[in-house]
Amino acid sequence: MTPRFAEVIMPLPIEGTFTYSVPEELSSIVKIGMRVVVTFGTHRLYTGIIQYLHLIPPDTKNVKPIFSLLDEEAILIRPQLDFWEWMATYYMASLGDVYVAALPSGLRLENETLIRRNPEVDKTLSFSSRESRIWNAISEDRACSIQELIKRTESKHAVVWIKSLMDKKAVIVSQTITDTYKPRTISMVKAAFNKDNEQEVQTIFERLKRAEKQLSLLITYLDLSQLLSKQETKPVSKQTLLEKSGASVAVLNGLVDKKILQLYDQPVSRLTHEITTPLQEAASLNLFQTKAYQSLLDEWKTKQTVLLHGVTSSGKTEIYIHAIQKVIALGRQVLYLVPEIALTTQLTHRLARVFGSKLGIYHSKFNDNERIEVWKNLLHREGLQIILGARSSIFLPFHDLGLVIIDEEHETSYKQQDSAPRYHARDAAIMLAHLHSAKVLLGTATPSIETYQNALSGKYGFVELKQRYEGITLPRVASVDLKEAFRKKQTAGHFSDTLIEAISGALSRREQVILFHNRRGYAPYVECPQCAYVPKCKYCDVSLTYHKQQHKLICHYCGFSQPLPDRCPSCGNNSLKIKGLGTEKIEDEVSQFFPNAKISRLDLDVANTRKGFERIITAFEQHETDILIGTQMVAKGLDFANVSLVGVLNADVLFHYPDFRAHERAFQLLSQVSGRSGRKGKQGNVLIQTMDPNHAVLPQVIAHDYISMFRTQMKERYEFCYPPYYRLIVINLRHKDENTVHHASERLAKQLRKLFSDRVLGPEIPPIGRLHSWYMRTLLLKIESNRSSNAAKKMLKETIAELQAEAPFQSVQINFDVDPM
DNA sequence: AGCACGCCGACT
DNA sequence: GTCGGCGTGCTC
Ligand SMILES: [Zn+2]
Ligand SMILES: [Zn+2]
Repeated sequence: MTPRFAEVIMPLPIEGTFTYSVPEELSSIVKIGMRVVVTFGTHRLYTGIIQYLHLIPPDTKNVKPIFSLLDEEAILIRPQLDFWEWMATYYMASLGDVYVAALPSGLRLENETLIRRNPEVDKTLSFSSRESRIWNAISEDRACSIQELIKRTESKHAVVWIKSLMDKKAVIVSQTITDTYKPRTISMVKAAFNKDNEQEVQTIFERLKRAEKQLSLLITYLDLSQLLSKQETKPVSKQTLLEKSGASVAVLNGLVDKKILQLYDQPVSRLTHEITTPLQEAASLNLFQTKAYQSLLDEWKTKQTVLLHGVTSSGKTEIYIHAIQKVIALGRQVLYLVPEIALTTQLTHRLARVFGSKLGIYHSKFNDNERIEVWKNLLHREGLQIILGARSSIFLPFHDLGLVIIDEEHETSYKQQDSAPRYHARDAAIMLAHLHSAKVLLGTATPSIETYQNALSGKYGFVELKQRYEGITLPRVASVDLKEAFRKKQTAGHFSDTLIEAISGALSRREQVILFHNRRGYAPYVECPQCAYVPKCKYCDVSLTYHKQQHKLICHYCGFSQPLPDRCPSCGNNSLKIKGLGTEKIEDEVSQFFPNAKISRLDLDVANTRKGFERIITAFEQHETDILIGTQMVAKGLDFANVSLVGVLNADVLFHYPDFRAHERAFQLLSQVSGRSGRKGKQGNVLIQTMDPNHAVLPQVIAHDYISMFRTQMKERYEFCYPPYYRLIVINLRHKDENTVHHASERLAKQLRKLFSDRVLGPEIPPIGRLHSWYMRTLLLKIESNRSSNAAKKMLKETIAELQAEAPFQSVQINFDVDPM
């Protein structure tokens, strides 16, 4: 078939695709998955993606042709486009949103508008003063971008004046598309003379008689390149030549000036790891690992997805490596997903030692050129077989995925939070694996409730690895009653005397200490200092959040609110405390108590760059620092050999997150930080400070009892209608006018209740109810797990379409968070 | 998302 | 009057 029309995905948050006609000269070469340049709107050029080709004219009158093709072959392959479509539907985002999230931005060429003076301008034209200002700002001989002109004229309204100049035909406006991808090149040296012409070679040596250094450099070059021998000429880089000859750049430039040697740029890959040692065999598995690996293979015979529940330090990574080897031996590919924060050099080096150049790393913080090279390498099957990557690596062009490993599957950072599509990389990766008929391995020491339920129900296979490495015992975990310590005045700052003594003890034995301190962010809560009571929503079972402006306690799920009580409803104490507002200076306190200890801090402020993060970690690893104070970051995927004590300063913050997963997450986090304590031969200690030593999660953490946590949580999830029994969809509404968004949300809630009755919660004012002059409301929809979520999403979309058909609500912006975390 | 169009108040 | 503010609607 000769296609006449193309459905093009645009990099914009608009529903659907746009139909462009295929010009005749392109009709034989266009293919699905190619990038095209198209005009969209008045002038703008965009890079779109061809989703379909067909023959059916659209019913719009104005069909534009494809402006040009950017690719000779498709840059996206079939499974990817199917995957995009699934993601857009499931997460209720537009295909354009998925496109923007999926493709490295360097492959999405940006439009640039250029303005130049019209050389044939009518000299009799008169300009207004503002027009002249623009005219004078345009360079005489060169085209300028709009941004340049705005800067030069210091006027935000330059655009309007450019337009009036354009109307007078005084300037020419053109659109260009610029490619930002630049291959890395190295400077190479080659001969500028004909080596087979003996005469010429002779003359050169004559000429260099009085230039001793140049002659010696030339000889080094001939030596390295074997130019005059019968063997094949070897390429020589400028750097090698200068190093081997010991000559300066000036000497080389002399030869270049004399047209004896010549420099040229050679593109090189950015993907080469520094592999100094030869590849190593994978470590062999111990008895327990072997057993686990065998049952893993057994489970895969009947199940696509298998949960590997292995305690910390049980050696899950070795099992992963063995599974990877098996899959790549068949010529298939592997995606190894880790949470962003766990993508450390510790891990990449470990894998690179075994897999060498078959291993590729992919990470959203990587520079775009590197990401493009990984993309193209996979696309053109140039050798990468294993991708170790964070969330966004699910979008890479895998031709034949055989295995997807999702490490730390319970990690909430797998969920994209801030912008659409709000996908969960674990769930999306399982779907991706399904499209490739690939196996999935979910690994964790503390499975998410949803995953564990799937494993118990038989939907997933299930393998347990309970044995830690020999000589490594689980740490001794204990809680410290802060309330009592305060009463007995056995505290200093945020520290109980018990914790301070434990730290001193560890330091005196030359052992290291990790202090875990979680920040609170935007959700302050209220606590009774006497009995540690924290008010909860009676409908949703989550902690109420204190709202300063309204001086109220509000449930951020259903919107239930109550005034701040005067007395504690539990013990009658009359001074409830607002927690989580202060900026605690833990670091200062520690250095005050332990003036001789070397202390470092690891949180988002300090470790906002990968390098900063690695530096702090390495220093602690090598015992250059004694105490590491950190947020969640210290809990993730880091192994330290000499840590004997982990102190949790304020576990209560974890217990009282206004989130139905608070209990689960507290268990996971406390178990994980505990796992940092104790190494070969030494049992570690963990001290958890809390105002509420009777909190149900504490005995579970202390006894390392995942099952009991799972059971109690499942009961609560059932009772209060949460996953895994229900699926959740958050509906966010925003508008510049508070009244409008208020009425829109009330109206939407009313309409939805007709369809979903009491499964609709809200509307509610979110913790940050106003963002950059936008007012927000949220609704929460709960759908029974056994009901079709597709049908529910369709009904939801229809209801919203009806709402937005009404004039005042047209401009209300609505987005969704499916399976929120 | 960007961009044009169109309506309205506030300055020359 | 016109300048420049912003709300509204459309883009194949
Ligand atoms: Zn509630
Ligand atoms: Zn009380």
